[in-house]
Parts: sequence; structure tokens; C-alpha cells
Amino acid sequence: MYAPVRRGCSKLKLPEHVREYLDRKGIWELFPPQREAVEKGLFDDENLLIAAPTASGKTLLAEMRALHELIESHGETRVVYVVPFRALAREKYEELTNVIEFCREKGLEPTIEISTGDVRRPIRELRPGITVTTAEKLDASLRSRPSLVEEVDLLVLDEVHIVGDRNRGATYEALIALVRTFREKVSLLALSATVGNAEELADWLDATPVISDWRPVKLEHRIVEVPSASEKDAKVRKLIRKCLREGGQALVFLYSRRRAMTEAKNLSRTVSGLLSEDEKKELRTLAERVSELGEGEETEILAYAVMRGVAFHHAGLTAEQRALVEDAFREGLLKVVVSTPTLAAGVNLPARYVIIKDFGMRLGNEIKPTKNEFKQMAGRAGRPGYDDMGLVFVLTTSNWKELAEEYVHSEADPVQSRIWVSGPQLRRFLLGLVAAGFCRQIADVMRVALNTFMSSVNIRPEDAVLSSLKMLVDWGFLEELEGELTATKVGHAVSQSYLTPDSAKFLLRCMEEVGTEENVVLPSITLCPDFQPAPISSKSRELSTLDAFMGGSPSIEADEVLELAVEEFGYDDWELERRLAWAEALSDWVSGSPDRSILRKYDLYPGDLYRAKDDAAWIAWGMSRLARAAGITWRSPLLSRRLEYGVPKEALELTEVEGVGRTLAMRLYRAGYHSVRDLAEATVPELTRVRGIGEQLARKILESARRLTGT
DNA sequence: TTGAACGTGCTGTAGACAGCATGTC
DNA sequence: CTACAGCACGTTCAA
Repeated sequence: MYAPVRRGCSKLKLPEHVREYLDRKGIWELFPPQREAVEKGLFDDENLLIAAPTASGKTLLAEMRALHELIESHGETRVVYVVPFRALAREKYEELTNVIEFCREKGLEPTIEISTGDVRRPIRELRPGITVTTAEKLDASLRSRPSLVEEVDLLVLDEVHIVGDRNRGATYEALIALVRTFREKVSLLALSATVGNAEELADWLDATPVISDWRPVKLEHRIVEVPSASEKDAKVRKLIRKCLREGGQALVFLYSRRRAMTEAKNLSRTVSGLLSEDEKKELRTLAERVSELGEGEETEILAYAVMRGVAFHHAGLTAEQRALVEDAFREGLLKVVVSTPTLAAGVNLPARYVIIKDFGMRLGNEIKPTKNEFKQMAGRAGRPGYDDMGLVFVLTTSNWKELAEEYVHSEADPVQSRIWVSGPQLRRFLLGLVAAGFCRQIADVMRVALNTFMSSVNIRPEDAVLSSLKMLVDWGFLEELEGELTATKVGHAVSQSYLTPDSAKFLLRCMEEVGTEENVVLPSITLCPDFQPAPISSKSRELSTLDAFMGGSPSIEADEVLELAVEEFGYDDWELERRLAWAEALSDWVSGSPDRSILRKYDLYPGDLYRAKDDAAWIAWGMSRLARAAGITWRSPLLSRRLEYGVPKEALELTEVEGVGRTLAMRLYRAGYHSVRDLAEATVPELTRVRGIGEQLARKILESARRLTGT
């Protein structure tokens, strides 16, 4: 074990209020990386980059820095805390609330806000205090309110290594470049996992690097070689038994949702025998709650496993189910969670044992896990304060053993800039710069480009900028006159919708050449690249969706959309089929089919359905806005809201009533209540005749309906 | 006749950010 | 466009 730093706080020069804050939290000593950060100027307005493992106390550094700046500025500083995931935003919001409360006790009046995509309004202003947000939300907000950038005093960049993420990195990097170009006075606190090129990152950010691989709990890796993959099961069972006898919990990582589920089911037999009666009792109530949160076979299996102290975790679960599993594991109630990489990054969830079962899988062109994913999974081992050691078991067959050794012993991979190769995201960024008024000349755009992280670039940024701008001009989103750039009316709409120009161009073509009726719009949405289709199957029907569409039975229009999509994006048959199946599923969704039947018909996980309809609602809204800007008549009124609520036009109004979701709205409509007024005029006994409405709910509905109608 | 044990060939393979309460022929 | 695990199905052989 590492020796704790004795009375670290008193030896270091800490500002008085910071010391008081730490005392209040019961923190008497700082971890080594934290000490180093203080020594390197955490409280001297320095830009800092801290690259250190999870749980090494990076959030506390952000808390201290924010607190210090807030106190020094008499509560006037505006801190923006950027995170890569919504769940993380909530977590950080909770933690940072302590800072704000502390300031308020000192008579200052800073506030704390959280703003992510699930919060409806854009960020309109940065009030003194802390705003927790995602990179995308801040980026999107800057489009409607560019002056926001001048309001940022301290920018905290949590998990900056996400800059190297293939899908999301470009936005993060672009945002950083944007803020630093137009707000020179901003101070930076960047927090990163351990990466191969922390100095280089720090250099980019003009920050002093604090690099450490110190962990509060020591890690030990064990590579377990098995003769064949089929023997992994027995090995996992053995490890789990050992872990539980030692009083620990285990995380098992693998690379398939279905196998996460079956593995959890299989392990539950092993685990249930090792539970106490009290635990079993608590788990039974937990399992009941699981069943309430979802439907279908998966939910049943989850409930079965949970009852025995095991759960699985992947993106097909609803957000509530996931949160439930995470909380129960954190409380120690669940002993084992079998997970896909959902759990590798993001929310804080350590375990004594981490078992990496799928080592050396192939997904696309990549070997999984990648080195950085591996480090993240492994890094979950060891609960600070509970375990004195975190154990990582890598199960591998002999052909992957060498690679496993390499992963364990080598450093993390370097973060590579993705911005110049991420076509659609780069175009969205550049369009935003011009449309929001940040840049008028090509030279201005280049100035921002120079502030990006150029490491490991093998194409010239200038070329990428020029060719992207040219595309935006060709597509009619920008106009260029002697180096002077302006956004067209449609260009502004694209920028504010936050769609990628690539998707917007396609959607405009669909609307112009085919139409804007619902049967055109839904496939247009699911065929555009901004819609990322989760796995879906259309096996249950006689004809495959593609044949159905190609055969022209549903509509000629959809067929035309399909051809446009192939022309624009070159989808293969398989991709087309998947996307068209989604169009059909969403069509069922907006006509009010029960969740259960949609999930069964398309063999979907609930989480995937809800994510898809949210994505579609976003795109539909953007599309209607594009239509308006382009002077196209929009013939699918309210589609976006219908996608959000999953109801037909007639029942939409009913969902405004508190306590009425899509299911009840449909039932009420069928029972003859067609408007909020109808509900307001009903009586409790009448309402309770509708299935699913008890006396209590009936009263709530009546009250809400009367409030809405003002009666 | 049943069913365990093994062999063969086909199929599937993770994740999750963004718009805003509006129009219009 | 890669290669692995899982699974369904088929075959063999023992009881």
C-alpha cells in the first residue's frame, strides 16, 4: 500500500476556505497526485492537465479549484464543467452542489445548473457559479447564443482523453478550440485518464501536466490461460466463488449483450448458494422493482438473476434499469454484474474482482478490447476503503496470451486527434462557426483550426478545412464571396438543428424530391446517418422489409427515399433492411402500439427502442425546421412530439396531463376521452373504469386536467 | 430406444451525444 | 473484411 500523505493539507499551502471545505468533508490528507496539482499551481490560475487513474481524486481537484475561484471572485466566477456522458453530468452535479452550498454559507450567491440534451432549453446564459454540461450541448447552445463563449471563466474538461474517441472526439476537440480562440482569458482544468501522450495533450492546452499512475487501491493483473474458450465458464465460476467468500464483488466484462444475459443467468446459480437469508430477502424486493421497470423476456431474466445476486448490464436496458443495477451493486446488494463495455467508462462503479472474459474479440476491424478500453475495464478493480487490492483476471486462450501480457505491461495508447478525418462532424463544426458568426473569413476559420490538437495528423488541416467549406458551399449551406463567408437561410437552420450537414442535405433532397408526408419522413429519418440504428430484426414477417419496400407494397414514396439513400451513402442491403425495419417500428410507435408488442415484433431491447425514438424525434424536429427554411410545406405536423410520446395525433393532447403517458393516453382515447377538456369534465368513478387507473391516479389526472383547462 | 458426447458449419459480434414547445400552402 | 464464440444441428456410440 502507498503511505498516506500525513496531514498533507497543513503542510501544503492551501487557501483557508479550501482547507475549511476539506475539513467539512472529513478529508485530512490529499492523495499524491492531488498534492502535486496543488504544488503546480492549482490555486494560482494555472492551466492544469491532470492525467491519473480513476478514483485518484480528480473530481476533488475540480471542486477545490472551482471553490477557490468562486470565493476569490466573491461568487462571480462562471465555471463550465464539461463531461462526455449525461449520467456523468448528474453524478458531477451532485458532487459540485457541495461547493455551491459552501459558498452560499459564506454569504455568496453562486448557483449550480445542469444542462444536457434531456433538459429542454438551451443554455441561455452562464450564471455565476457552475454549469455542468456535455460538449455537444454547449456546442449546440453556442450556435444560438455565441456570446456565451465570453462568459466562460473556468473551463473544466472532464475525461479529455475522449478527444481521441472515434465517434465523439471531434466535437470535444472542436469545442475546446472554439472556446480557446474566442475567449483567450479562459482558464483550463483538464482531467484525463492515463494516456500515452499526456505531455502532448498538456502542450496543446498550454497547461502544466500533472501525470501520475497512483491509485488508492493497488491493482494486480493475472492472466489466466485456458486450453479452449469453453473452459472459461468453469474458470469464471471458480473465481466468483473465491471472490464472494472473500467478501468481495465482481464485474465480468464480455462483448455481446446476449451472452451478458446468459452468463448472468448461469452465474446466478453459483451465487445464490452463497447468499445470506437477509440478502435474499432484500434481493427479492429488488427483483420486483426490476420487473416493474420493463417488459419482455430480458426483464424476466434480469429479475431472475437479480433475485440471486447477479445482474447484467448493457445499453439495451432502460436508463432506469441500468441505474437500478448500478445502485444495487454500489450498495453491495448485488454481488456480480456481467457487463458489455457500457460499464467500462462513465459512472463510478468499482469492484474487488474484474474478470475480463472476452479478450481477443473482433468487432469490425478492431481487436477488442482496445488497449485503452482494457485499461478502463481493469481500472474498475478495487473499491477504495473496502478492498486492499483490486484483482484483474484476464481469461485468454493461448493464441491471445502474448497480447494480454502486452496490454498489462505497456502504457496506455496515445490520444489521437480525430477532427480532421471525421467528415460530417468537421462539417457541422465549420458550418456552426460561420452560421453563429464566429468566423466571417476563411482566415478566421483557419485561426480556429490552428487551435486544435494536431498531433498525429497525416492530412493538412488547411486542405480539410477548404474542402469541407467547399462542400458546404456546394450543398447550399454557405455562400462565399472573395473569401467572405456567410450562411444561407437553410444553412442557419442546419446549424441550429445540430444535424450534420450530411444528413441535412439528404433530408432536404427527400423532402424536395419525394415529399413530407409521414410515410416519407419516417424512412428519411431512419436512413439518414444521424440516426444510428441499434440491432433490430424483421424475421417475424413473411417478407423482409426490404422486399416489402422494394416490391412497392407500402409506398412508392418510401422506395424513392431508399434510392436516394443508396445514392448518397451507398448502404448495402443489410444496412437498408435494418434502417427500414426501424422506420416501420417507429411507425408502430407513433400509432400507439403497446411497447410490449413493438418489442416482441422487432425483437428489440427496450433501451434501444426508447433511444431510437428520441433520436428520431430530434431529427424530425430538425427536418421540419429545414422545411420551413427551404420553403417546403411540412405535412407531418407534430411528428416530433408524437415520436417523443409515441401516440397518434388525436391522442397527443392527452399526454399533456400529468400522470398520462402513451399507454394511458391510448386507453383514455379509446374510452372516449378525446381532449383534456373531456378529462377535466370527467369524474373519479368514471375514470377508474379505464384499465390501469385507480382512485388515486384518477384524482391526479382530474386535478391536472382541470388546471390545464383553467376550470 | 434414449440420450450423452463429440463434431461440423453457420451466424452474430458495444456504445450513446445533439433540436425545443413552432410553424403553413 | 477480419476471426472468434456460441449455438443448432448431425453423427456416433454406450447403456
